[in-house]
Amino acid sequence: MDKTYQPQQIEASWYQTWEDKGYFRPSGKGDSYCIMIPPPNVTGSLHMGHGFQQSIMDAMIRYQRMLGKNTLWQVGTDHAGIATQMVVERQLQGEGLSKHDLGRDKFVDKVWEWKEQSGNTITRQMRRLGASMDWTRERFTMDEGLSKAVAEVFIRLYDEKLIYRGKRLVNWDPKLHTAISDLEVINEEENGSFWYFRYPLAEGAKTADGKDHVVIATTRPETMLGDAALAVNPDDERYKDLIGKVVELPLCDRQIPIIADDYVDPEFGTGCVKITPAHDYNDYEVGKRHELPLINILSDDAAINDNAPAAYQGMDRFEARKQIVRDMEAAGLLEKVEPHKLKVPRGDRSGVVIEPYLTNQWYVAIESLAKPAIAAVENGDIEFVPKNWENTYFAWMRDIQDWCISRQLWWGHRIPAWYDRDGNIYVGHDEKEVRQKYELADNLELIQDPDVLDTWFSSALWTFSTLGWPEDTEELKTFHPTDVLVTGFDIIFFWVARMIMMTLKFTGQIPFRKVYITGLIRDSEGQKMSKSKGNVLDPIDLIDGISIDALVAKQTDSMMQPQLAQKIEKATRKHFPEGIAAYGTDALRYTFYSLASTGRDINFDMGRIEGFRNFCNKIWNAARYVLMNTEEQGCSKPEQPEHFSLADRWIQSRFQRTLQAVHDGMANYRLDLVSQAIYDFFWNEYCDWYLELSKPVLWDDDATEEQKNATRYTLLNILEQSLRLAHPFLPFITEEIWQRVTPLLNVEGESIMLQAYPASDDNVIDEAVDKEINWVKGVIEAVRNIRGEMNISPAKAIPVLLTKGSKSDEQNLANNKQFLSKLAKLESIDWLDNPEQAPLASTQLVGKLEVLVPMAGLIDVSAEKERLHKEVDKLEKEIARLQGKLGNEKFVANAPGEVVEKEKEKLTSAENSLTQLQQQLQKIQQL
RNA sequence: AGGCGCGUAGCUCAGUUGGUUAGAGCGCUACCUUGACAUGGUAGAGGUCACCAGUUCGAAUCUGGUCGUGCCUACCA
Repeated sequence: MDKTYQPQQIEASWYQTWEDKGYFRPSGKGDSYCIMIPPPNVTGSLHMGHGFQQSIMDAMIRYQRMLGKNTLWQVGTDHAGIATQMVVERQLQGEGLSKHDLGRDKFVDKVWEWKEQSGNTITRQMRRLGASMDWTRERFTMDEGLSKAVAEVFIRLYDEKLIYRGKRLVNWDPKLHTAISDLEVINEEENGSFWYFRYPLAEGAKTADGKDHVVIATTRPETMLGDAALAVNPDDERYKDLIGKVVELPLCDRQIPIIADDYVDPEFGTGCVKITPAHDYNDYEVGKRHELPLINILSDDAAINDNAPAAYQGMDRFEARKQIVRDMEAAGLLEKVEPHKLKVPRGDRSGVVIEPYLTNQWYVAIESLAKPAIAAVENGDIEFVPKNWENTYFAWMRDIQDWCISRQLWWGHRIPAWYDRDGNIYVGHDEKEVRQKYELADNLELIQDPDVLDTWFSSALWTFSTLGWPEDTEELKTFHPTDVLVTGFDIIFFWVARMIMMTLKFTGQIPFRKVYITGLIRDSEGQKMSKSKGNVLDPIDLIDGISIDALVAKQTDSMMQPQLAQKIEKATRKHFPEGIAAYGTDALRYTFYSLASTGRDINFDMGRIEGFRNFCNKIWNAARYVLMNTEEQGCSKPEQPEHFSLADRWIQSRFQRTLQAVHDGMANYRLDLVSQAIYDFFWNEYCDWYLELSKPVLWDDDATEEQKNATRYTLLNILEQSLRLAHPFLPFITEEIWQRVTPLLNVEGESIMLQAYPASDDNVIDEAVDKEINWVKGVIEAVRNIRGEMNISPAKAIPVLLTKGSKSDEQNLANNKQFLSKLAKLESIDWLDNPEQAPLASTQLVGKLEVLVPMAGLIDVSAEKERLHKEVDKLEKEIARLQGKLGNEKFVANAPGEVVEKEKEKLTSAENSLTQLQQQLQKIQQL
């Protein structure tokens, strides 16, 4: 074995082996356990969030697989309608073409080509993580089977009147030329202006204070071209008399009425509002109440259309805005302009300002679907972890709006609806079926709706469509409902809620029993990772490493704003002066687990991954030690329990405790605690103590062959069990070592991933053994402390005396002389019956027992005094605290007996210690 | 505006139903290449648990408030 762990030498080949041999497929035996992967974008690439969540899912799947479950981790990708179409359009643009030049069919062919070509990137990266998903069942939302499910669902909902077509305001993306849902709109505060316009009163009307105009304020002047009314609050004294009067709409040669509506806040602006029903959600509602006309003044590009005065037609909306402000000013109708902060809605993909726009769209009537979905969480059929995410879910679900599912794209599931010349709607799987279903004449001309469905519509069916629905398949029976969904809180609305609704509706089952909501990975300063900030970490770079130059090139590559490149380069070079080292997959995964606590933000710190790389190296070297000491002699299972040393029994006991902690952590989705438990056990107990305690046995000429065999067996046995314990989290290194270890134990098996998880055995837990080892550790640490504080060379073997202890201390000494001598590097260790005979010595206490290192020639008196003073100070503080507590009658009266008893014991022992150390101090001071 | 979360060592984070001397990793100090490992070992230093008040015999933990910070939802034209 190499002296250090080299992950890159083993990872790829092990993964290949596992996949080739079909280990990721369901075993077909045992209870089922199923996780559905949140399908990533087929043309995307792996980011830290994917890495984090998939590492978690893999740990759960591997754990359950080893527990004997029939596990399915369903893998797949989605078609990401807008994102993917945009990429291909941009490519075409590079060739000077638009999608219209190609036409719909050819364009869609192009997208498929792109998908074939780039679709492997992310799945290849997922394999690098060691993710044990069943690739033979990989699905894609645009697959034939899934597409069939999508159509089926659409048709059934339509036939039940739960899908309808309606003309209303939607969020229109003028760049992408499609409607997008509320969730795809990002509202961010930006600096804008408040323009105050005068609208002249018609027919000589006057305001209460004698003016011949009213003033309105707007942030979007161009919308005035579509104004249908002015509105005031009915109780607003200033405007009461104007209600029902008419104003001249400037620049438009139209008159519009003044209406009264409670919607208007008299306190805000001028208390008088222009109403533009076709371009504002609130105005739309006001317009409906007052039967105002809908005047749409924008085109699909958000340019001014023919409904507006000729002067503005064809102008872009922002150009028109400027022109209108100039024209109003020229007409003397601009009262003032104020700077104003407002929330600007932008498309999350395109980044352009979204317009409320009047179009025909398809909607899902959501209320009847939402009710059972709310109930399923209320009654506990589905549980969120951590629980408080349920509130977020409820808040949204109880105020849910109908879902706009049509998108004006070419890439996606085509809406299965046809129209005749009169605009009648026919819904069915295909034209032929539609004609039959609606008994239409063969010669009736039908045109299919050009739109496609929102990608989330197909993702909402993910848990059952991937298992073969609408067919009644074996897989559905076996794996549905699934066990747990692992995802981020950012898509509770987008995906989780919609999945619950659709799955309940069409299968009558919940999609999953638990929703484990993970935190979001941010950079070490808590910033969201984003291309524009140049702080994105690529999980693959953490695995393979990357030079600083390559990293800088990557961060500044194809930036939207090239002027940021310099800044990013500087920051990148500062954070990663040497680039990123190759830490390997296991280290990366372990880092993710250690961060998987209940918080919602996770700051990814490079120090952590380095620590876990070192942990892997520690495991590697521990294995080297074990193999070096067992390979030649081999071992067999000891026939007599007595052959085991105290240390052997102790590490077996500690292993069981660790196993319990791991099971508890897995049950509670606390992978951070699991990873901590394994780390502590392996490093701080197995390596730091057990391996060291094995040396005195293996290298002791007086030890019997049976004893040595028992220790060799325990070394191997605990190592082998630890590998299985850690395998779900560190799949590669555990497999590699396991393969080398098992021959020595005569364990059969092709792969660690198909082995049983270590078995619980409460009989192995032995508190007496634990106590005795703690005593051994205590004495060793006492000596080491003196050594460290007194600057005694670690190379120097020293004599030690034990005194003032109990019978059991004496017994412990007799039992453990070998351990003590070796681990504390002692020249001798002896029991002193009469403390009076003790030589001048540096003293440490283990309980009442005094550990003495004779000072002769070793120890500086003043250093020892200082050390004792430090100890005495500490004890005095402790005693004062305990006396205060126990002196408080109320404490003694109210606290539970055990607690009081415990405090009393602490006090007694501290007092004893203090006395002993003070005596010692006196003795030294007399010199 | 409403809702949710966070504030514990220099940094990244744990801390179970209130009861330990408040923990881990990284970083820091000193010593050490001893026959698994310097990606290591040994011994240390380092915290008024944001702040204030309350409940309690007892608060990092429970309650109220303040400050700081992050996110989500809804919005004012």
